[in-house]
Amino acid sequence: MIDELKLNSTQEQRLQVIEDLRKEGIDPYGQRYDRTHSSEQAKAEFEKAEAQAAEKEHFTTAPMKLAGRIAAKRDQGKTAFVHITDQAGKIQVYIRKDVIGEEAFALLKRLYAGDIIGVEGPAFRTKTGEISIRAEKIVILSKSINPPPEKFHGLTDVEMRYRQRYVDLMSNPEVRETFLKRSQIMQSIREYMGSQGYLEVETPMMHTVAGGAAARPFITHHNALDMELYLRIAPELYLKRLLVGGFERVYEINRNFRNEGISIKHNPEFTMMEVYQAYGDMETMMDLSEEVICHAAKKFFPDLKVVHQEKELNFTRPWRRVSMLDLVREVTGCNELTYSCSRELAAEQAKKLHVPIEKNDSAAKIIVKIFEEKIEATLMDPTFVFGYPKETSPLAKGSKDDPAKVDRFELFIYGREIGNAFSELNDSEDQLARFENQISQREAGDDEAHQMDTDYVNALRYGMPPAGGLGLGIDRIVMLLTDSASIRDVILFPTMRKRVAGAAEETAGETEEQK
RNA sequence: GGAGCAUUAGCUCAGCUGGUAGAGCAACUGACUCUUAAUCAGUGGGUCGUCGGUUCAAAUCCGCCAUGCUCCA
Repeated sequence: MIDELKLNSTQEQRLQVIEDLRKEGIDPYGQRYDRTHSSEQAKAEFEKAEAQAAEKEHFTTAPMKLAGRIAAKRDQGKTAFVHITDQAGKIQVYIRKDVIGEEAFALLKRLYAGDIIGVEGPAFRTKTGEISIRAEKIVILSKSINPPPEKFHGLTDVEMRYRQRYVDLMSNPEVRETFLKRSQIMQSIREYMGSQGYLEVETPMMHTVAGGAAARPFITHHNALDMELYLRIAPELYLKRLLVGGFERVYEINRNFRNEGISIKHNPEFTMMEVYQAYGDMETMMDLSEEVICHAAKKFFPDLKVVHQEKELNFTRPWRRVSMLDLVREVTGCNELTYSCSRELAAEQAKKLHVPIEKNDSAAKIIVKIFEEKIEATLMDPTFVFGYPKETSPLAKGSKDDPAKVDRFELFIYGREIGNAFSELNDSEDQLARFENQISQREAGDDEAHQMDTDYVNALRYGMPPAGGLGLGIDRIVMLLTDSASIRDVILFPTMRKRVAGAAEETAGETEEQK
């Protein structure tokens, strides 16, 4: 057998029981089981019926059918208490030999924590007041070979929690809760977007040109067409093609892939919502950001005071809107700073604040670095920072008041970038020039500079309405609303290094191949 | 890319200045008809992440590597 799947003695014992059951004609893996109640429904129904009952003492309901995984077993001789968990929660099952019969009671001996069973019987209250099911019938729905994690602490080893999320989910209810909330957040975002007339669309995940953002892509190969394809780093350029086509409000919620480092706030594949609205602009997108995020946040924090990592964040609208130049001027105390000021002036301010810069950084880049280094982490309550330098935003429309600036904002919450938006550049020839400028930056060694997308320029030549566009980091929003410290806690199966089973020899064989 | 920390039974963890391994839960055997981290008595379970070094002797000291977490770039 494959080494990794070799059974230890506990597993061998459990497997032996499974074989014994089969010999006795008992199916250890069960069949369809038509439940009448979840654990939650059973408790709710009992409470309701009990409240209406004339005689509350020893009150029992009609029999119910429930199913779930055995979380704990307390065997007491001729009776036993078993807790079973289902998706909704858990419920206690009370098993008496004189109720269930000798044979079924004997079967109980061979049921372990981790096994999945079906239970039939009326609900009642135990002496201690816990609503329980008095079992009249028990069926095995699935035996388990692997014992579940320790019942009190659950699974805490973070590596195992991420690699074997199924174990994490079965033993840690708060993890189930987080992903349940994630689903509710997604639903509430879609609900809001739909209510405002935005059309949900799906654009390609495999791109011939990886555009729409500054990031390194994953490269793959299509055999039949014999060509390189890139997993998308952003859907932006496709969504704007749809505006050219005549759709006026579109959005997409899906995965982006960026071939970059992994951290507490970065996973190589992450979920982003992008929205485009014809005839709108940057400010339209500020309003939309507030509305859609608050719509989701209200479900968990009705007063919009979001508690995250022991800090209270005030989501009450309107959110602060402040220009990047104002913020940087304030922190440096230098009012002469502009994106087109002398490089020396900007460099001097950076040096004063101990912000490291590169030799060929422009004044604009230095100002952004001062912002990132000194201000970003301090923006706790939701804050829109607007007015970005043109040179780092090749898809955004220029500002009317300053040719070096574009109408772009980023949204920060808890010191983290949550969203990015701009008034979309719809002048095809300006776009062409911006792409050409990006190409020279790429040639100068910036491998995150945008690639040329000639078809996109062609699309713009047909005319695209002025528009506002927005990208929101869904995982990061989920982190905020579920009080999760790491992005890995809100992604069911985060990206992990390939686990090498018999480490030594396998890696020796592999390293050559990989080079 | 750099730094710090971690890796011991299925799970949660002890293990001091080096003397070849412990607990609780889980499992197994038995007792127990309202328990809930049930209780009580007993049993089995380990290549101490890998490879190497120092040493009479390494879970423990040193080094490489692997994996993970955190911080920094």
